[in-house]
Amino acid sequence: MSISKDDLKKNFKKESYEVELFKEKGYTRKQCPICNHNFWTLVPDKETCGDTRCVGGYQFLNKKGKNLNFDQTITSLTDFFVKNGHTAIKDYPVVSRWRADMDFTIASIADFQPWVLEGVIDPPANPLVVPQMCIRTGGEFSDIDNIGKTARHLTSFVMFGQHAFNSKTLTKGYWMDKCLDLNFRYLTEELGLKPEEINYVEGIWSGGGNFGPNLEAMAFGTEFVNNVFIAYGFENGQVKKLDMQVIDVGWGLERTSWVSQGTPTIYEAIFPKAIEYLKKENDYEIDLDLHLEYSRLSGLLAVEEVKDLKDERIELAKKLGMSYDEMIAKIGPLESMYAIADHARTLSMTISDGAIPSNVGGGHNLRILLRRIVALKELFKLEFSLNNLFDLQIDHLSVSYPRVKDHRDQIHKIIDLEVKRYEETKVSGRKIVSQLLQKSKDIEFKTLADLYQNNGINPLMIKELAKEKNVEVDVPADFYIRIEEYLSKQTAKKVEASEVKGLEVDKDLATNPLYYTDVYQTKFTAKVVDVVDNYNLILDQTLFYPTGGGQIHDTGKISVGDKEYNVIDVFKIGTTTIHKLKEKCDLTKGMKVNGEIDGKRRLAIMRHHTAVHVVNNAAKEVLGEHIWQAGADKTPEKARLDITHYQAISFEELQKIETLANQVVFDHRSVEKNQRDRDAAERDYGFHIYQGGVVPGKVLNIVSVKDWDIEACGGTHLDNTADIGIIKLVGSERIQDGIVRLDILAGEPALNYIQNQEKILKEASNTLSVEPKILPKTVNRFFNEWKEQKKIIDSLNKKIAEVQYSSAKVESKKIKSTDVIVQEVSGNQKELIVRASAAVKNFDDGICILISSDDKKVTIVGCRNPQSKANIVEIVKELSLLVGGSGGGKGDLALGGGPILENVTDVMSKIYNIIESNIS
RNA sequence: GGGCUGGUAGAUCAGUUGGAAGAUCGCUUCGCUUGCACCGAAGAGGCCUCGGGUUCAAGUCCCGACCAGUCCA
Repeated sequence: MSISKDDLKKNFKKESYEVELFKEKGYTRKQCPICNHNFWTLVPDKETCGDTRCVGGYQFLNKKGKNLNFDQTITSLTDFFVKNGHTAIKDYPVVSRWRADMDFTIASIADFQPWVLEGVIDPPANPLVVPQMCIRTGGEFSDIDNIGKTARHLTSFVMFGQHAFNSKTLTKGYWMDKCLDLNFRYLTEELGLKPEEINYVEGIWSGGGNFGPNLEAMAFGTEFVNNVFIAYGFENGQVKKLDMQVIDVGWGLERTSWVSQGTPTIYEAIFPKAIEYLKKENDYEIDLDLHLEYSRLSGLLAVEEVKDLKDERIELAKKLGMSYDEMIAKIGPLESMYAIADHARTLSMTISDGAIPSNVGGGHNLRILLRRIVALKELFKLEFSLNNLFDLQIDHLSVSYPRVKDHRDQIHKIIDLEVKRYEETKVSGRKIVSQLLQKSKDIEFKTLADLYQNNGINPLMIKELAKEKNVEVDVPADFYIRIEEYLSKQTAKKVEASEVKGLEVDKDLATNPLYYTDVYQTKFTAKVVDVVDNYNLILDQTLFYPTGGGQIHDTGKISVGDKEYNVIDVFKIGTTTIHKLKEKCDLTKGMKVNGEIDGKRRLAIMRHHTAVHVVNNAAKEVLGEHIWQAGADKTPEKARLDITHYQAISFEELQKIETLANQVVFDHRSVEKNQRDRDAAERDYGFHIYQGGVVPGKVLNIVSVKDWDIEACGGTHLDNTADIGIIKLVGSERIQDGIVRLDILAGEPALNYIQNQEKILKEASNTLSVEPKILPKTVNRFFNEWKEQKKIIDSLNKKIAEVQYSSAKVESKKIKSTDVIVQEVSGNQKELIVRASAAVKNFDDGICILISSDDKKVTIVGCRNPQSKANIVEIVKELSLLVGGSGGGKGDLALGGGPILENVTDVMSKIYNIIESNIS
């Protein structure tokens, strides 16, 4: 269901926007003649709404205001809102692990989706502010290609979120009147804008099925901040007021800082040191007036509407009084520096929050950013050191986001590796292209598309490489558009809908979990709350752990008197635990039942689960701070742990992790399980507690392995690492670029595995009659001997064939003018070929047919002299048909055979006739 | 998450309708030459990634696994 903004607009009238502030200060409501939006202003004769294109470009350039740099802007906003009753909370990571539907945090409100907005959990504070770093590497606007060209777009930016939540239970929030009052006061009191300079433009915001009015604050030809009021949704096609109404104000922090400084572009305002560095290394200078005029005009580019800005930029060049090529020559390097600095900043931020450039998911966007840095550097022949550049951006970010500098080494390491990979791709690309050009000078679209999609060689690279070879390759201007069309044809297969357990369950039947109090307990009593379809039992409390958090459910028995039911599956719907029974039951509400879980199975599961926590941190110790859990699976038989890592894990690394993990087992460390308030837990332990993704709920189960690992985890865990017994890492594989899977065994399965390995070793060494210790050496020797002997056999066969079949030793028969040798021999096809070809060398016009059979099939080989007039292929084919097979060949050699062994005598009796009829 | 491409000698890669595994560089030996990509001759070096299947016959065709690369959302 999609409803246009025009339709939504009908829900809002003047009164919907007229906040107290407007009445109090005497604002007038007008309509902008250019964009047709309604707006509110204190200056009754103001013509336009004040948006960039309605007033002809930015008007703050080269005008210093409050002059706040990036970090000062964060402090200024934070202080103001804290002073006015808001709580400042810590920002969330830019890698949005708590949301399956996105890779990166794209807005401050994303921090509270879905659970806070759905009312499942309370917000950490209300009202609150958060300096949320966000990542946008593409999408509806700001194509990566345009970064640096528009003076204002960034791939990472701080959305300073100002949020208030209003519902039945959340009563400390506020609504439009107070929001606009705060907004006005910040702009005037703190940023020093004059009231007359500010316009408020009416609008409709919609997203995720919800919508509401919004008021954008405009001044100096730019939007400052959008005040969004999420108030409505749809129910059965009808507009409905939401239970939870939210104020979603995202201050464009960089924009605010930029306007306060009046620098030519946003980039100089936010990371001046990086830009300075790049300019200095390249002795780049630009006339200030030209720079300012260029930036003003860049603000007018229709980035939101047009994908390819080239046409507009040609116009822009005209207005600057130069040709497009001149403009690129003059400003191109600078635009690239902006983009390069921006990309380095985004990479630093994302990598320090645990993202890794790769070929899938959000990682792919990061890879593209890095490759653009390298490509732009080469295109404009820029001089600078990547290391220095990244260090500058890490320093810049670390003032307000100190965690970034803690990952400095990891960032450098990952960037180095990525650059290396890119270089390799280019080297192989170069090779492929030059080979291609040798074959043909014409490269068609299909080839270009294939090279791009399969080898990562873009058309520009091809053009350049071809030029080196003095070949002109025609790259269609709409290449990328055509690629998109090409791709859209290969429509994705439908994803199988996950199996939904379609049970009708009353949501209020919350089951009390007993499995946290004493994880070793196996017996309990409970009351039947409900039975669904005779097989699905709901109790008031239970020891049965339901499948969740990557941990498989318990099994066991439920009994009443002498009746017993096997529990074969346990799962949760909402807060209700369902026990699926193997047998049909006649239990009724209110009955008392006895439950017993399979303790051995539970113990095995817990060993694996606690082992996963232990291994997770061991991996981090061995491989680095960038390690995050990317998934896990725990059963009684084994566990799997997926971790984020940029390359395959070596055997040595695996062993190191294993050793370290077992050290923790031997250390006899306690495993503590507590419940903590979410806010307190996040504050004390940081976001690293969310290894398995963020879990819903105001209260978290915190599992901590003493001095080792702390995670929010709803699973069942041992009380002490010693109870794991032993941890065996039995393998690792790169399940996708950037993610490595560790296969883990703990306790009994680990022992079984080790014993089995020993058995395999024993069997192998018994065969060779050696001790397992020297097995590698012996196997190596045997392998080498086998290779040598194979070679000797080959050469001996050749010699034997030459000796046996040379000169007069072979019996031949003359048919027409041809000497014919026919023999029934033993040997495989290859041996027969060698012999037959040796045999015919005795004649000028001769053929040789050899027939051999083993216990499965008959092999027939025929050979002739080049001069021979015998149709050797036809002969062999006919003979092969007699034994139920077929044959063929080319020129002087024919091969064939068949599976019917008994027919060999038949073949031998007819062979000379067949030969004769095939000699012309 | 959805695709696509590739895996053959130490390295880089050819390998036709399925029919005796190749080239170049490097390596070894000999010759020539006192040298930084010289020339000539000879030679060594292959579980054609692995496991199934089809076939008389598979590097080649089909299925699966593993490894690597790459594009899109």
